[in-house]
Amino acid sequence: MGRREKEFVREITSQEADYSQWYLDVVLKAQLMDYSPVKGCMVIRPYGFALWENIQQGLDRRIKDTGHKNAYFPLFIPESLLQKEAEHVEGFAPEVAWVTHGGSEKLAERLVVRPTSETIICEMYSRWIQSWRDLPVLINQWCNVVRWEKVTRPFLRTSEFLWQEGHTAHRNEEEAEAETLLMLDVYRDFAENDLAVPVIPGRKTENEKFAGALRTYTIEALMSDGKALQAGTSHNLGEHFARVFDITYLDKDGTLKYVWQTSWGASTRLIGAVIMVHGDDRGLALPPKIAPVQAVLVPIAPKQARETVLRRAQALFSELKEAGVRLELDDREEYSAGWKFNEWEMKGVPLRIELGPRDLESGQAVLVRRDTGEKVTAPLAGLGGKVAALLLEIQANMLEKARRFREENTSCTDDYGEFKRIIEERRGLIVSHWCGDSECELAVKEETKATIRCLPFRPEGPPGRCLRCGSQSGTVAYFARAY
RNA sequence: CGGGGCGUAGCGCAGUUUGGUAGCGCGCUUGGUUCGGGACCAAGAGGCCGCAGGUUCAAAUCCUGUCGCUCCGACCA
Repeated sequence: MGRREKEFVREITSQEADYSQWYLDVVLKAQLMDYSPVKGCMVIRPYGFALWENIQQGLDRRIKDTGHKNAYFPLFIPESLLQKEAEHVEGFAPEVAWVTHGGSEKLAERLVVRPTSETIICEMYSRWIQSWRDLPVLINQWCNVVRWEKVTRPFLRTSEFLWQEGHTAHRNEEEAEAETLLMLDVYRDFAENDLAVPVIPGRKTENEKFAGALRTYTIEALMSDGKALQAGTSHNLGEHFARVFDITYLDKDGTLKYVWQTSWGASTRLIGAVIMVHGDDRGLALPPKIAPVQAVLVPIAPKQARETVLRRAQALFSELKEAGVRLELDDREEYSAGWKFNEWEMKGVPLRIELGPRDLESGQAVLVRRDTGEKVTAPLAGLGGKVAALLLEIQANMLEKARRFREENTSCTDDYGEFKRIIEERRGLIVSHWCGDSECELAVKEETKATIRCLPFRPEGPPGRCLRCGSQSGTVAYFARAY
């Protein structure tokens, strides 16, 4: 980037200089969030929340299309409920917030502020489920959860965050497993098609799985600094919770059986993924499908032509709005055109439409893409179609670009020395053979800070030797340093 | 939870070493000129120097404590 270009983005630290600071500059200056008086908690500002609402819409539609219904369960969970599943408590106890008083009265039983809702939902399912005819139960809820984190980062890890959590109950393992994988694929589809974030679906190791789950599946994304981010998880809970919460049903054959359950969730962390996959030194870059503002119309209005240009801009604005584009008209007089260009780029708006006196003379508008910086002119007649087409192209290009980046930053090796070198110098994802032993996994983590992000469903290539211990292995794992 | 860095105007910082009337740039307000990649002139407003104690005639400055943000490690969506 030349010096001239740097001047435009003087408000944002460059990724190269300090990636973490870049991220913080972007979330603050694009006004996605602000810090709050409560440690670890953030305020999601209107622009950030609009982004979240678009994410919600895309996910909610898919969740409903796969037969689930939304419901709402309480924020507070009695301590005794949380205690029931041993692994689950152990996993979450260190980071729960407790309610000990109601007004000035001490509570007979402490309440936890939900860190996740398995327990309270199981409590209800045990009442609701009696017969095989009651199954499957397919419920989702959108809510906030609280996990008392020691180290927080906006969107990536906050003490309170927003998410959806699906909780289902099924007759048997087969159905539960199918549901678990179906929802993982819903997340994959959403991440790729709406967020333009390519992901690697796979299974978590025993060490990395959800507290209380039988199996955990994940979609993993690669950020532009070479670190991986878990972008959504889907758990097959087996009969673990059913046994302790006594969720049983009378099956067709007349015997009483435990249900098989699943749970799956995706959170405001997805916003962090979008920022770190697509953002650059100019700031945010949002894929059109979730961008709160898909295109901004900037009139260039010198004094002599102001009236004419503004009138025409207004008309174009209404026309494009009607065509279904999420559009903003920036006719603020106190800012110069150039200032606006930079601000909207920082906010990640996918497309800018410039309309000035010269354009009016030639009956066209100037369109500038956020993803490539490419500038094209298009006739005013039928501009709606052109804009819609460009937005689709931008969406596709952003996914393609992210995919290319991920491919260029995925290495394959079974050589531990090389593995260490890659992790230190280049980072990214590393596909290596793994013997399946937890000891090797933990040793690699200890020695390189890289963890197994997931075990892919379709391991490619021939068998090899475990990265760490060298024993024969047909299993490959994706390793990376992670957020 | 351990180690480092930072808290002074909305934002970015100087001032702290050596205690003595709180400063700069950007932004903000008003008026005017401007508008095709962060325009310009003029006049203004804005501070319990993170918070609480202490030392002192006097504290942004020295001491103690505390809170917050941040980076690096151990735990997590």
